[in-house]
Amino acid sequence: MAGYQFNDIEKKWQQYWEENEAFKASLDTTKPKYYSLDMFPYPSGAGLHVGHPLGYIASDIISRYKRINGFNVLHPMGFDAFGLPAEQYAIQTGQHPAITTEQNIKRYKEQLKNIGFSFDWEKQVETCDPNYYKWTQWIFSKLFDSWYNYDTAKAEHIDSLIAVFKKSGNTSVNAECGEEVIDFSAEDWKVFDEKQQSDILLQYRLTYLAETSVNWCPELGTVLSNDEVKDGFSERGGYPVIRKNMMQWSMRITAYAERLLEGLERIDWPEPLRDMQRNWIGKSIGAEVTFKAGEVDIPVFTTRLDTIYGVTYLAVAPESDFVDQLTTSDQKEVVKEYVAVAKNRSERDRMSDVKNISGVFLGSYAEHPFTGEQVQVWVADYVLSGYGTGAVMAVPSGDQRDYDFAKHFDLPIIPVYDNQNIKEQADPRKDGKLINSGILNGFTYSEAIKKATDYIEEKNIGTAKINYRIRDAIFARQRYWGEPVPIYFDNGIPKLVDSNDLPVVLPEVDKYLPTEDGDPPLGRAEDFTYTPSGSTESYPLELSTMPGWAGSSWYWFRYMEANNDNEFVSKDAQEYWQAVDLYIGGSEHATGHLLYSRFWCKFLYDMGLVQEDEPFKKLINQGMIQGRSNFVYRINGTNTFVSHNLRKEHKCTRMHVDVNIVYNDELDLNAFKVWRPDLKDSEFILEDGKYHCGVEVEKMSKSKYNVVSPDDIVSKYGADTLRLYEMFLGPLEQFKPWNTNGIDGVYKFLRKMWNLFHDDNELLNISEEKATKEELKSIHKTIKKVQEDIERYSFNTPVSAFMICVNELTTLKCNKREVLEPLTMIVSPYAPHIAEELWKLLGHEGGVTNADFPSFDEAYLKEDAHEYPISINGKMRVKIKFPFDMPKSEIEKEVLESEAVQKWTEGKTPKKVIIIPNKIVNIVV
RNA sequence: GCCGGGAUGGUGGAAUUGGUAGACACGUCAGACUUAAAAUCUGAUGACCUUUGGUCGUGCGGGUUCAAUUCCCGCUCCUGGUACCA
Repeated sequence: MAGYQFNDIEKKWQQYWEENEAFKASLDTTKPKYYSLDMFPYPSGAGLHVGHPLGYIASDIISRYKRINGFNVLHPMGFDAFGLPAEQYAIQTGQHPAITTEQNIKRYKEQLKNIGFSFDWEKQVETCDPNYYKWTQWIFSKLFDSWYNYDTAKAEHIDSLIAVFKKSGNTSVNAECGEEVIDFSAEDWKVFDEKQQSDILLQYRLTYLAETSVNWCPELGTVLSNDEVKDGFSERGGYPVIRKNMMQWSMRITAYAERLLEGLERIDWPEPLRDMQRNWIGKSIGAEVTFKAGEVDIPVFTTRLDTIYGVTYLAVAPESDFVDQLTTSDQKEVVKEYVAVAKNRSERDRMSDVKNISGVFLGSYAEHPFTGEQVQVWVADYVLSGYGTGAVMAVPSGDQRDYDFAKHFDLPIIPVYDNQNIKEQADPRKDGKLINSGILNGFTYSEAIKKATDYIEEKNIGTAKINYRIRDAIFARQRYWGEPVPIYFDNGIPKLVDSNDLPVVLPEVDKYLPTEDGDPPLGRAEDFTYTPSGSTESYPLELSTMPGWAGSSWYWFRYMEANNDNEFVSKDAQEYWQAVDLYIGGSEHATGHLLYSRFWCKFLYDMGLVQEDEPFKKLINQGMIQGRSNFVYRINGTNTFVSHNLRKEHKCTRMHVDVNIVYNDELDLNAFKVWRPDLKDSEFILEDGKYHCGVEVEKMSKSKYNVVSPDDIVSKYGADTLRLYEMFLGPLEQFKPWNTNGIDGVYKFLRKMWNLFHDDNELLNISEEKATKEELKSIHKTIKKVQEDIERYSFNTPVSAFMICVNELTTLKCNKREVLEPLTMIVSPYAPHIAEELWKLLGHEGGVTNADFPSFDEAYLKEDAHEYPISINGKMRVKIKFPFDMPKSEIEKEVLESEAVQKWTEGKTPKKVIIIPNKIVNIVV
């Protein structure tokens, strides 16, 4: 018996690593640091599937590679443990989500350890641990205590703002703030009572409480942030979402819009991902200009001030205050009706009904600020209340929506460019000269923009302005399983829990549902109050909890020192580890986690708490591993299932079937009958004696029965095979369906490599002889290739290089230490267990982890001769060998004189001969 | 609609700076070993043809170049994001 016994080997080395703390990252300043991070998983009840480890394997390869290249590597893992599934499960079963979560974490950890990752488990974090969320609450407090000063372009402590208010009121303050701020003087400030002062400050704080229009999900009983809503449905669970006005905690991420945009230029992230963030932030450069409608000022935002003379009407959003202010009495009824209908439509309806043009004339007119003409003011639901000013100037000649609206309601359309073609549709071109445009006539686009902007600023009716699409992030959920917000209420005034009293621990409740009064579940807790030190009175605490992204917005700092009780991270640790060097994870977090993390990091940077304002220097998106679902076809109303190709002969319904009882798309009939009790008496209509299943590639999920667990692969082939195979599957970034078609090839490679170290009798058989030139060439070629590929984050191509090398060495029957040692080392990041075993067989103590990546010698790669492909008129014809580094002139001479070339050129003198040394010779006849 | 990404044999994929397209692996076929099977090993394997040779071939149509999977222009299809964002 024996051969490659992966089971014994893997267990043995996993234990060895653990006992020797092989991957402990200490603060060793004598070595350069490398921080490689994975997006930590949410520990779901289904356990890991084969898609999870994909990114982890890649980052593990980099981590192990960096270690044997002399780096001190921080490679941690933890759990994003607050979340809805555990809470939904708690609601159904009454089991405390902490228990469920703990069980799931235990299982995840076991599975991860089986794959042999080089995580430093001592630094594990769990976001639901009070020792962790104490610091999440602490950062919340810091945000609450801060405002954003545009003059200094950074966040500052709220005290500096209060000092300004005391001295000179708020008129000179250039800050990001809410919309309801009114101007006040220093004297006003002094006479405001505590509540009034608090309300004003809330308009400036970076976390604030305000009445906002939120995404409310009735099924989940909570609000959701924009990135948690997809197409009008909740991302988790897929329940409908409606708009609703509510008093809510929010984060003033809009203050950082410009810096979040600017920072994207400085980080090495995939371009598509940066584009997504740019779109999400949605910067528009334009101008705000005011139209006067009697007493009412209507400011509008536009990116096309050049087309101002093309304005033929104004449109306002149904929700905006302008509707009430500008509706004349004779239009009152129709407007009221229209607004009621528009407001009652759900987001979903409004989205799906884009083509229907609707609107009502308010009865009022506004004065055009350039021409003085009167233009009609309409209410229309294509105007959004949440963007810009809730009112737009309509230029039907240049904007398709305005054009459609004008056509529909027979409003005038005025072209403003000499080359505009507006017969069929709006023409947004801006490369002509302006016409019909008063003072702008004859100008080009950019000249007109400048001229018009100068004009409105001079006349004091508007100003150049930049608008952002990004909204402040709602920072509260009416749920139980999240971080409590460290705020208490003193007579309705929100105040911070003293930092010495953190954490505010999540209280016990009898049920995980809202109270009868509609308060969040924390309202069920007994005595959920706070008594400030020195006070005898206790105050009610905030009942909302933080959203899922709170804990993940700073966790990479905590890994540096997961057990620090005094600080969120110490200065020393933070200054050494700095930013994450490599971050691997899915692109689904583009506009959520990855944006919020950058926001928090920049804030912590402003506070002087961290050194780097961008958290993740290099980021790679791993592609999803999709599931390959199998289907059976049940004839309606029967217990009979028909094979895939015969299904059209019957009326049948498609049903997902567990992929684990299907082999090569052929159903295991007996396994099927015992799969579920109701299938016990199933009958089958077969083709060729077999039941063929239908196939489709979909996202891996429990409900589709297409989940493949890495455990099965590990027990059948071993962890090293799984690791190699997941990399061999294709480029890391690519989406690909899971299949095990090629796994044998990878497994075979490992056995072949094992056999290089063993003769027929399974004995260690290492030769101390000097290696031949051929053998050295093979190994050095491989070292070079693997090194170059890993350095450019290509994880799949080195596997092929390994296979070629082992094949060559097997053919050469090479068993020499001089060759096997470097081979073992370079394979170790990919297949660490077998590498450790072989390393030991080679007589080394201490593990391959402590070895040095072998250097390659260019000399072995030099060829004695290069075989030049000779092309004649662009076609490859013959190959001729010439010595390495032979001068061009000699090559040319010999090539032209050669018989083979003579045959093709038919003796003619070539027009041109192009020679690329050591590559190719091209002859043009 | 707008902004991205992609398309290469029967299959997954390789080709890093424009330089021998199809590496490596799977699958298939043939052979060796075996009583047999498994395992292992060897060879063949893009298509086509008049087969010691030749033609075509990287989604489609053009272009640049001695030379294009690679660069440029115009399409088709798949896919991700986003959407009355003024």
